[in-house]
Amino acid sequence: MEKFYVTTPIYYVNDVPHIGHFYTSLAADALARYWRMRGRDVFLLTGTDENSQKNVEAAAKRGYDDVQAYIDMMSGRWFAIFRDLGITFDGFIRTTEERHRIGVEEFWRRVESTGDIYLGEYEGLYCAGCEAFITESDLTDGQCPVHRKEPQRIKEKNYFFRLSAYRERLLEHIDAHPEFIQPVSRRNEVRSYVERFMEDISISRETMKWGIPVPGDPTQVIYVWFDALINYLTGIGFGDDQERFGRYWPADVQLVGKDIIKFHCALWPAMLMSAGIPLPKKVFAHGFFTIDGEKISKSLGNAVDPQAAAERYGIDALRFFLLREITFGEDGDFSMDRLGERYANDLANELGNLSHRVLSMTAKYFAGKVPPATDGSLGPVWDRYDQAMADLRFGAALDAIWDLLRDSNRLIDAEQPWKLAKTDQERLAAVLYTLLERLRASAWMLRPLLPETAGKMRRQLGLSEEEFDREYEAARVWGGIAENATIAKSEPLFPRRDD
RNA sequence: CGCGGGGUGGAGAAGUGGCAUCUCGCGAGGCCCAUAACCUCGAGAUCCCGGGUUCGAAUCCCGGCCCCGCAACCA
Repeated sequence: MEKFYVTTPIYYVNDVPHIGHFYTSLAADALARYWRMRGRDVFLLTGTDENSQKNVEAAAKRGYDDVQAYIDMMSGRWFAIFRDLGITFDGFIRTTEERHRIGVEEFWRRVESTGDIYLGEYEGLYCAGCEAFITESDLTDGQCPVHRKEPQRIKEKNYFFRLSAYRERLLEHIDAHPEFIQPVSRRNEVRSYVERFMEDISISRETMKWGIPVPGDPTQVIYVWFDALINYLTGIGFGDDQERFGRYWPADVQLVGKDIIKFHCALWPAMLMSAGIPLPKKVFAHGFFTIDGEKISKSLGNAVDPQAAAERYGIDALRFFLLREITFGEDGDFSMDRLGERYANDLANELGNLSHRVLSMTAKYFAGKVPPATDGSLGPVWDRYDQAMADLRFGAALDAIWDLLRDSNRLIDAEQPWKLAKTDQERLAAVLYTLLERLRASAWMLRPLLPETAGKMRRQLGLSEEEFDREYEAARVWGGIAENATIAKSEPLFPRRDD
């Protein structure tokens, strides 16, 4: 069985998830569900990044003496929240776990053995905000241009990774594999960084105590990014379950936010090259969105809690909005008002009402039984949908489905089944069969995107649970809805709301 | 010369060389199966500005103006 391995970034647990975190995981979930539906052996990995100074600070701020206890509590919350929001992760990695430490140590030794780690007495400018050393030439008015803060001059013993040694190989890889970094605008950004700015990077800290000790030198801990990136390997068994690791690596898609693209498209592949491990096939960077036109900010108090948003309109409505309204890969805007509009128009009116009217007519004109099968085909719709999903163009995938739904509403208007009921039973049967079969296809295509809705549609169409166990290729074939099957009494999929 | 994203009808967006598209809103009509839903038609856009390339530019190139994100938390 072909596999599909997809990852989300691992998240800092210095606070609870907001809607931006959910967005990343949602995209990963939609992909994972899609490829599961297509019969792949899917592994979706997510988790928490725990060896960070930020977590230590957060623990202190919340009055925890025991950092690990704080992290355990918070990681548990992240796990539960994502689970409750319907993110179907197959693995959840925590970087304070033993299995992660073992894998990181193994990885370190491999890189060390290739001569890419060297010890330097380093005196440099350290920006606490970046959690990284920056160079004199990076400064603007003596400050870190990103954090507008004067960096500290730190002199310490550090281990370095020979990142610059991989410049040419990285550029070659980026050029030879246009699909490696997506979208294209990000590829250009990374390419320019690799070519012009990338330098060796310090991968250990002498001053910090929280983290994984450097193998062979317990006076140092491994730099949080070097440790964190390796989660993508340890989460599937690197270091403790080689069989599983071999099964899933390399990753098919690694989803990241646009802010961490350089770590994932320069440092990470170079680390893998050094360790002699194949590179992920694709790193896809999504954009950021604002809330009602303003940046997400805790001090502005506009950080949206995904659970609250899901409770108001349902998880599927939230999924629909994020996947449809915001072009994946680009920046966008989130607004509860617009979510409400999408709920009323696209979900309640176009999808919900279509389903309801078709089922009602089936009940009325055929006593709730699926009429005799008729010919038809939806090949082009499926093709369009599949292409969009393969390209991570979730909005385009939804568009393909919605074009079918709108066309079905038009078909009803054109055929006027309520008149055919009096004049032409045969044609009435053909029209309704066509509509029911289109709804079945829509339910299938919605499975990865709006899983709850897809399940409701399946049940209303009188299809058993086994329907969704069928092979994808078979399900795509016209005529999957059985003649004479009994459809369920129609309940609105998205009840009209008056708020 | 810090890095990046963007400027398309009233609102929100898609479109990256070939008749300017979609949703909402607005106007008119149709339908009566349906969740006051659905369907049709219409009004409404100098595609930020100025140059250039091209048979042809919203799209490619050059210059400019403006907005936004990263700089305390923050995908």
